[in-house]
Amino acid sequence: MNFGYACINLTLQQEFGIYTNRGMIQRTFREKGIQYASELALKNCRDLLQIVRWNESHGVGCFRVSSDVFPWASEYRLTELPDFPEIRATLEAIGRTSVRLSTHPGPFNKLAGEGPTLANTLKDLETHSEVFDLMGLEPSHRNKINIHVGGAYGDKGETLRRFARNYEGLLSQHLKSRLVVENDDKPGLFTVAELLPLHEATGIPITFDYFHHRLHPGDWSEREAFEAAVATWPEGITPVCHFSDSRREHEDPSAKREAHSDWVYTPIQTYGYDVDVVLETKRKELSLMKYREQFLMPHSPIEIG
DNA sequence: GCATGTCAAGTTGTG
DNA sequence: CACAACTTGACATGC
Repeated sequence: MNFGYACINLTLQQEFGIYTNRGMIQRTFREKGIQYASELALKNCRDLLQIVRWNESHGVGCFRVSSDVFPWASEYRLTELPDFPEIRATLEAIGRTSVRLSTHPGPFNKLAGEGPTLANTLKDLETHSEVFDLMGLEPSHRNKINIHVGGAYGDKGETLRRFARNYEGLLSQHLKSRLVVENDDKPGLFTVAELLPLHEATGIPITFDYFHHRLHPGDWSEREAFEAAVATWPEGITPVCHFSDSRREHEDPSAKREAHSDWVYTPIQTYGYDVDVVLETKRKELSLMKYREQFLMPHSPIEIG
């Protein structure tokens, strides 16, 4: 079982200014164009390599790559960037590390959407997949591109059928091989149980998100939902789960119910299965290290299976 | 340097 | 009914 965290390494960011989401507002992009986007992207990629190497040397087996490495990527092709040769070399070096990389494209991605929303989604998802291609990663669910269905459009069944149709008809083979879906945290959206028909129709694996399940369990226990999601992953690929505790419950009673906590407060139950767990806690790698010390490292006499 | 107003995209439901 | 929350606050400006 590997642990990971998302996008930012607070230690490297604070001590060395190493981070991967340099960007710009639209006006600046209009003024400075692709040249400046390329500069920022190269810096982001070089810093991503440093973060991934830090993970490797600290026993962190997986990591979520930010979706902001390439600013305004919807407006150009990666190969058009003036610094593309250096960028590609850096991405290749990242891909040669042992860290299991994944991404979580933003909530604007609506594969069951229509018109420009769907077009934007296709471009964004394909770009994520292309970055993994450039890293030299084999197209598989080992390196997942994880999204939500993210909208019910008043009819969950019809929405899933549209999602499946778009998945089958509009995505590249590499993207299809990487795409996974995650259970939602809102009653109007999709539980693990409600995503199963999509899996059955398409083979898309389901990422189990513990926190979302607690917010919107449907009528399934955590164990039922966890085991059902884990069973959707293909042979030979360790399933991935997402974990956070509740900010409202543990840190700030006035926080919104779906806000993530800074730290991990409760042990992560994996029911005896081998899964990788990506922490979505706000204190990033610090919360991972603390969790290890508190719950895993020195004195855990009982292995709960 | 630091404070502050502003910043692409979609959808939902809380406060 | 605005706006926060989702995946990660950070950019741009002016003092």
